[in-house]
Formats: sequence, structure tokens, C-alpha cells
Amino acid sequence: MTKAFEGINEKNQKKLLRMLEANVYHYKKNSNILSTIKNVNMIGIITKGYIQITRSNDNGSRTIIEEVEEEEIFGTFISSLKSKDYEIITKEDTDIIMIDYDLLIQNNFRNCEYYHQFIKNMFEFVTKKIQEKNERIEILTQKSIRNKLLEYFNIMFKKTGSKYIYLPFTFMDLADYLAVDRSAMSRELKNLKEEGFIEIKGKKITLCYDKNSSIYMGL
Amino acid sequence: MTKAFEGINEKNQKKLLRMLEANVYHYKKNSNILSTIKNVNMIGIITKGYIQITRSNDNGSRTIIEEVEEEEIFGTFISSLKSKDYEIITKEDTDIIMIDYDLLIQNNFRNCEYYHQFIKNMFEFVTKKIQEKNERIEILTQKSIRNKLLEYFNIMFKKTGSKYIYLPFTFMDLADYLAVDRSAMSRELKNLKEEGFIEIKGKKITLCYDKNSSIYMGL
DNA sequence: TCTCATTTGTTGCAATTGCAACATTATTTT
DNA sequence: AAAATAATGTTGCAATTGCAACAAATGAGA
Repeated sequence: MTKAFEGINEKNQKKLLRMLEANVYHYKKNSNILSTIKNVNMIGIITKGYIQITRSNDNGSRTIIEEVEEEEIFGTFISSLKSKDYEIITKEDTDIIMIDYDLLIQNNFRNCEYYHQFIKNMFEFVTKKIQEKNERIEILTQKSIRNKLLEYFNIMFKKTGSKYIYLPFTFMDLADYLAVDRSAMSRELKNLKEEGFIEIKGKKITLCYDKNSSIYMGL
Repeated sequence: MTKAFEGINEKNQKKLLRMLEANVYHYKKNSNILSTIKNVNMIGIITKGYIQITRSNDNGSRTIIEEVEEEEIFGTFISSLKSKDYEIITKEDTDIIMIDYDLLIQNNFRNCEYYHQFIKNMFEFVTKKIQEKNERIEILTQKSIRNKLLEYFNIMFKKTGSKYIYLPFTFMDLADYLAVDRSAMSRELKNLKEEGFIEIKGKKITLCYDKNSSIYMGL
């Protein structure tokens, strides 16, 4: 059972999905699925697999808007998916429950206990998304690559409490996430290494500084 | 009646607020109110006035995280307000209803109609916030000042359908929003003017290009 | 209306960054 | 295991940007 249905027993889950006219889709790995859902305000609940939402510029470069893992949700109300620039790609064989957002938010299910529970679950997903986006904004508003990296490290440190950071994605994706040129980021990481602030082994980065360090003065 | 209580009559509104142990605060203009709410997960509903949420760096510069207008909501779940770097400043005499987020999300009010309605209203606020944050991220991920400006203009254009953009804030604040140096932005605006793509009169910017224009090639 | 404070415009300069191109190392596929 | 593909490291160079400093314009308050 996914978190989206927490507090709703299986029987009511089925009732709920019928009520919301939900559809279950099964996609193969590396499918572009946006075309199948484009024209509606929808919520997708990923019950198996995971997806990447990307946006491509006219010059061809592509940016990851977000990755949505198993058990998580996505939708037109979370990312604007309506332009042709967007793609939703399954990175594994993926199952998705699609729900019409407008139907969900309509007022027709007033006395339905599990409906309210579901809304509340959605609410919690959405507040989590907001926090993720806030983090990204805090990083993106930093004016130098160095400070973007340090802000990213800070956030990871606060989350895990550990000075060992395991990148959840490649360095290419990190550059993308920070919205900087990959090679320029690579250069800056090298600087930080040479100045003794960090160590890097594969995707594991070790922070060798603390709050009192001189590196914090600029931030 | 604020949108937060849409679909809830006044009597039930009062019941709801009592149930949620809501407090109403009255602040004078230019008060720093964060200290009064810091330690809880809270939602604030602004019934009168408006506020600015800012974050200051160690070097003293301050960034506007968001402006929250009358009728809108804010809270620890929307912006992380827990660090000392944040400030919430009232820009007018302001009334705020404070609600404990954890209490709101608890499961004790199962059969309460207006409670569910309220959650749903909050849900819609929050999805709107997400979309605002998505917009900002799309802007911030642009790699040049020019492209940030153009992306900003695009978004404003899409919202209003008009080529006349009235800046809702000062150019200083715009630089802040785009996370670029003000003078560098000013320089770039001048370039765009001289190349004939825009006109500027005070806070009114006119777009002199369209989708087919060469200016779009890079974007 | 005058004064003071804030915002906006401008410019030179140094530092940072993006870009392109290529070498090297990992990873995946056959 | 070999070959193909993808990711990472590196560097020079030109373009962009941030920073600082100051002038001009605008707006707010006395």
C-alpha cells in the first residue's frame, strides 16, 4: 500500500478510485508518457517504478525538473507540464494511477470519510514538495558556483546530520540541479578539494569543515 | 470572509478556529513577528495587511523569500522559517490567524464537515504556491541574466496575455527575485532596450517581440 | 516646497563562468 | 571479455557577471 492511501483500507481504496474515475496505466521502461495524459489536470501516483520529468530548451539541452520515485506523486498542479517542452520518461517499468485533479477537488463527496483522508494525504505530499522546491530555490539564489555547492552540502548535512554525502545522482545531474555548467562545477569542486574543504571518492563527498570554518564567511 | 474559509459559514468558522486552537494576532506596521511564532509548525492566514518574508546572508544582504498578501497564507511548511536568518516583517498593520499545523493534520476531527472543507481550501492554496515556486525555478535555472529576464517576461505575458508588463515591485526587488546583481541587470535591460526588444517607462515594460523573433533562438 | 533617503542608471575592472574540445575513466551492452 | 556508450576530468579562451563607486532621478516626509 502506498502512502497516498495511508489510513484507507483496501476495500475503500477501491471504492475511492472508482469514485475518482481513476485509471491505472502500465508503462515499459523509457516510455514517454506525457502524451497519454496531457490535456487534463491530473495527479499521478506511482505505485511501481519511477519517472523523470524534463524540460528541453530550443537549443536542445535538457533539464531535469524533478524525479518522482515509487510511492510518490506528481501532477499538473505540481509542475506545469502543459508546454511541448516537457517530457515524462519512465526510467523503469512503471505503474501509475491517474486521477483527475478537478474531479478530486470538486465538492461531490462530502460525507465520504476515505475521500477526506485521501485529500489529507495529498496535502502532506504537496507540503513536502514545497519544501523540496524551497531548498532548490535557496541553492539557485546563491550567486557563485562555490556558494551553490556549499548551500547544497549544507542542506544535505542538515538532512542527514552526516558529513558524508552520497550524491543521489550523477555529477552531470548535480550541475543540472544547480543550474551551472558541468565543467565549471567540476573545476570548482577541484578548487574545494585542493583547499582542503572537501574530499571526493566517486559519489561520496566528505565535508572537512564546520560552522566555524573560514569558508562560511562568504555564505 | 477570506478564501481560506470558503464554503464554511461564520458559525462553523468560529467552531473550527476554536477546535484548531487558533490565535488571532494584531501587529503594527513594520513589526518583526517571527519571534512570536518561531517554535511551532504553523500556518498563518492573513486577514488584513501583508507581510514580507526575508532571509539575510552573513554578509548582511537580504533576500525576499516571499510576499504574502491579504487573504493569503504562509507557514513553516511553505517556507522553512526556523533559522535565525529569516525575518517576517509586516508592511502594514496586519492581522494574522495562527494555526498549529500538526494539530490541523492530526486525525481527531474525522466527522467534521467544515474541517474537511478547510483542509481542501488549504490544499488549493498550497498548489498555487507550488506553481509560483515552479515559475521562479524556471527563471533561476536560466544561465544568463538576459534569459532570466526573458523567461520572467514570458511568464508575465502568459499570465496576463498582455505585452505590457507592470512590475509588481522595484527593479531592486526584481534583481533579487532573479538572483542577479542589480547593476548587471540594469545593464542587460539597457541592452535589450537598445536592441529594440523592449521599452521601459518607470515600472511599465513593453515587449516589442513575439514568438517568431530571433530573440527566442537562445531560449 | 525643500530636504533627505531611496531607487535607478552608468561605468571600469577583476573574477567567475560558460563553452568547446578533448583525454580519461566508468558503466553498460553484446 | 571486448566494444560501445556514458560520465567525469581538464584546459584555454571569450563572454558574462559581480562588485564598487558614483551620478542622476525619484519619492517620502517635514
